[in-house]
Amino acid sequence: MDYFIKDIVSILKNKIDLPEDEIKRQLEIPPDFKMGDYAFPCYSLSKALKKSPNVIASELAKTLHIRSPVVEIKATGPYLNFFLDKVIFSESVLKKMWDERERYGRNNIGADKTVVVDYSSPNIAKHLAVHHLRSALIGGAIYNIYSALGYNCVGINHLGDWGTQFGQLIVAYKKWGSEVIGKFCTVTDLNNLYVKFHQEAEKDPALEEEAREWFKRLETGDVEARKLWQNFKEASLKEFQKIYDMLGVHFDAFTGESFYNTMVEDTILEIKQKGLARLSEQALIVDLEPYNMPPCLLRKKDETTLYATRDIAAAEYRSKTYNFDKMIYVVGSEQKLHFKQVFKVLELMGYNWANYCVHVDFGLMKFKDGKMSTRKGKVVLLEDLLTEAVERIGKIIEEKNPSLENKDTVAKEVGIGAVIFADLSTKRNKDVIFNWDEVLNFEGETGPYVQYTHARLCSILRKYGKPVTADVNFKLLNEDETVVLIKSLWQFPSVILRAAESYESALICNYLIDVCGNLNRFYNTHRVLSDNEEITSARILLADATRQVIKNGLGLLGIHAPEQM
RNA sequence: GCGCCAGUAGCUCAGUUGGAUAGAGUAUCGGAUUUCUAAUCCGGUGGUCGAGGGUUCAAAUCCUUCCUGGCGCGCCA
Repeated sequence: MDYFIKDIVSILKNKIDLPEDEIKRQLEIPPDFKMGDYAFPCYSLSKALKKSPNVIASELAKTLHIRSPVVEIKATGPYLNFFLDKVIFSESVLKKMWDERERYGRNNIGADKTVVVDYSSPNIAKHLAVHHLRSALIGGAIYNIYSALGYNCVGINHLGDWGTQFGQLIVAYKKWGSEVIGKFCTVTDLNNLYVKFHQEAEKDPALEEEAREWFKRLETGDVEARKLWQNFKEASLKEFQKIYDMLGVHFDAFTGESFYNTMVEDTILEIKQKGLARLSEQALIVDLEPYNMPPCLLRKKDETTLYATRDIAAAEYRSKTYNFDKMIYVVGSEQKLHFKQVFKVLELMGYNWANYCVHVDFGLMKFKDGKMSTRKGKVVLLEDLLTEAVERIGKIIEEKNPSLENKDTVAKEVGIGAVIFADLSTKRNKDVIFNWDEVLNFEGETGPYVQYTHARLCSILRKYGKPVTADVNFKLLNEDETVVLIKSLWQFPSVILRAAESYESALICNYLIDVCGNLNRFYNTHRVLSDNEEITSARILLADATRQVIKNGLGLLGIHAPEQM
């Protein structure tokens, strides 16, 4: 908890007619640090006291008792501005950071609580493309953020490994896959077969019927169908894992839709027993008319189940298995209605945990001239994007720091970091138009900028060469640029909390940009290393604290923080 | 047609949940390094916050109508 806020509240609490919580809620941070450290707006007192807020503020400024760490209370218009003792402030902030180090920003509010996070969840037998980035990265960041708050997280990749398209793939494989059979089967092979199937099916509609039959065989456990499907899945997972490793995205389980196949019948039975299901146009549905929603389809007229059915079964399974306190689905906003329906059905089934399910939606990624589509081959493959980013960074390193060791590793960390940062820095709910130049821009508000700032700090610490100590003269950390920087470092824990509450990893990105801006301004106006040992050791402590915040922040986003670049 | 989301500088986006003078980056123009990595920093140019109406001490933020774009609306996922 922010103990400076507590100090301000305790000065105000018996002097104005508002409950403590309300005072705390109204306290703000002034737009300019020169105005003060905290501000209390006097508008809300205006009505009761029948005075203008300006008058109230200036009266309060005279009557309130100053008490450490507050050193000044000043009225500026309708605001009552509080100034903290700079020395006490920097000392307590930097000492806390020095004590906590890599734990700074962490919290234990989630101790003994479990959060299930469902993210990435691509369809197998297709390549991962740029539009798959958002779910994986946002989900991965949410996983890291909640872990940092002490939650026990379970990351699930709900693979799209079930459905009629696998019937299609089996048909295509059997008919045209001879050049592939017996050899190493890749996602590219599968993708070609998939395209081929759709081309042929236009000429010969009977193929669709054949595919439906094969999918039914798959659902009923036919050995041949099962074996082919298993091959498709293994080939896909192998390629996916390569990309996940590059992106630093981790999963605890790869339980895809097929995993719940055996549970689906029980789920349907249960929904029926609870009197929620009925037949409509030969399909089994849950009527959601009373909730102003279209019905939720459980079973098609050909008896096969649907996505929603499997999602309901999966939710039940996860509840039983993990007994979660929260379940987060990181899935595109085009599925908003789907999740509203699924959550409603779970609620109607009497599960109170349905209220702890959240759909964390995000906007689509598109090209300037329209949607991305695997079928039309209109995609940018993730692997190509990452390779390109790494190559371009490699060239920049060659040009700016040719003597750097581990060039390849650093190029990977920076190139991939740039892609991750670019994707995460836009707030979730905006649609994103994919643009090579934007993702591969390395100047300004970008990942490399943050990493570069970190590397410079590491460089200073390396040159310093001595152990860092928190036993410094804090009075020397009093310049404007220094104070602004320390204040921004102080915000880190609350930023993580806000990011968790709103499921917005972009807040971490924005915050890091802010910290780096403050650091670079500090860096350009003040020298850290000098003959003055007293000043040097104080600034070294600050440099080290900043380095630590950047590293911790990047870690939450899944981005490496190289020490040189 | 109905529902959800978005609209802020030429472009990409912030805006602390209704508060102080709407901010960054990019682009463009100009400037900063004998000293810690110039992937940096400083300054100039750039705004009817999509439009109208309403709510109040105060609206980019809330309510309403409209415009534009995106997505969704029963046998795909």
